[in-house]
Amino acid sequence: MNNSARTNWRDVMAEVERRIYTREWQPGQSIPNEADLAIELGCARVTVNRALRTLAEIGLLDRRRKAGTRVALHPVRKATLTIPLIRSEIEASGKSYGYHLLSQQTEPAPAPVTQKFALANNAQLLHVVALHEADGNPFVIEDRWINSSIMPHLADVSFTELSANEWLLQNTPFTHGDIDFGAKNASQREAELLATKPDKALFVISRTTWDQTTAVTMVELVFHAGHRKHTRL
Amino acid sequence: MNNSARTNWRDVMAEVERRIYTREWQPGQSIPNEADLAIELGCARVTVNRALRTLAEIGLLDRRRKAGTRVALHPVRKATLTIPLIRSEIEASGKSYGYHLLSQQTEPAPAPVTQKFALANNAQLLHVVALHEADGNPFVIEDRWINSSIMPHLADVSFTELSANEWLLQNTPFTHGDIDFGAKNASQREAELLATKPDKALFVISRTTWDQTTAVTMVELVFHAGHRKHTRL
DNA sequence: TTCATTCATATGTACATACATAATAACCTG
DNA sequence: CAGGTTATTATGTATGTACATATGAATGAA
Repeated sequence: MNNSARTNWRDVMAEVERRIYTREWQPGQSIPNEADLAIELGCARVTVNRALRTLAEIGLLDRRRKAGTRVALHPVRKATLTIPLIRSEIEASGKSYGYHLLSQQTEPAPAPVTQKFALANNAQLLHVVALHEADGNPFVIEDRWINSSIMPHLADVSFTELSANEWLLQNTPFTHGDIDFGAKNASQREAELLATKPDKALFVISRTTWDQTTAVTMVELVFHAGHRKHTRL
Repeated sequence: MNNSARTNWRDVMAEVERRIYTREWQPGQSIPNEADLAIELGCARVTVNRALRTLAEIGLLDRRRKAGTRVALHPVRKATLTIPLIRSEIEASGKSYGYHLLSQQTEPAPAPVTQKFALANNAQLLHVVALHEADGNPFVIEDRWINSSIMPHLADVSFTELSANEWLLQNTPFTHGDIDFGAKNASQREAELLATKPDKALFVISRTTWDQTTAVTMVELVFHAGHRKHTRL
């Protein structure tokens, strides 16, 4: 059993992190090239490459061909937010999940929506509003517009049991998405639904999902008062 | 010139994405193993490995040894937020950067702060409050507590010209951090500083930075009304 | 049947090698 | 000396091979 006697890429990564961390290699300073590091640390260049590449992805190193590798001047660390299903998010926290459809109808969409969908100003779109609950308490309002024109069998679907959140994930492919994080004052209706007072500051996530160049769906998630999205970096 | 005639790992990644996207491979379904895919796509297994590993990192695939690779049931896509210097963020948007120190003093920290720092309840900590401006308009309030006990030469530093945001980045190594995104109603003072009305919903980022097991600094960034943090996925 | 052990297998990683690519540095040429 | 060309160099990636490791499946013992 070769109990990781060899220096693997994680060892290399840890060693480089240590040198940055102890200021042996200072911000902005360029570090030895892969070949030299490989010799010093006793491993193949590819192994060093894997380690340095990973550190560059994290944002701790800047790398450029020919110019070499240097410690990032401004360690623009990257926070990775996972955007799970709302149900998964609630269940992962050990709470029971509840779902209530508030409305589902095809109606003329407001200008900001039709604009993103690149449709005529008076276009009719499917509008679904629902409330997700955690342990019986309001968790988030899902206010969604769906580009029904590109989804033929959508009219038949009822979101009374299954949330649009899940149905879309299962049934519509998407290539990429935009996400915005922000804040808004609770409207009268939002305050009622989320059991708080009007004007209360609420955390909001807005997401638009694209299939190539056409927008598939836009959703605004308005979370209950005090909700925070947490991550590490 | 070998104009990428060979199938490289990005090609493989694109092809796999396409198959998932066209539902040729459906969510939950397991896909061919690396060796078979390599033969089919005409490249080495390691190349397929690189592609599938990357897709798994993104969250599009689930991989387990022996069990094989399958399309993620709930494509928990990961949004990567970059957390740059405030100055960089403003300058990147083409606006001029302005900075005003509002206060800098050592004072007893409130309980939530001393708790995170694992210090006595009446501990004296350095408290820095500053306003960052974009094109002369208030952009964000930086309200920061610094664990002066682990930073000896800190007392000499004045943050009138250089923000604590930048000084710390340049001078204190850190191993990891916690980030929270949330919302709060503007206090009287925050409203004045950010040129808005009290109770206005503001987007807030709270960050705690750690050096191994000791907290180095805690900062609350309260952004101007309407500010949103954007990313793609 | 139930639990532990062994076996088989797909992914994970290390390495030597070769070539690709980007970008700087050195060198021309007018 | 300006402007363009070539050489050099560090990173980026593809490949064949070898072995490590996790784990589901098969097997055997209690």
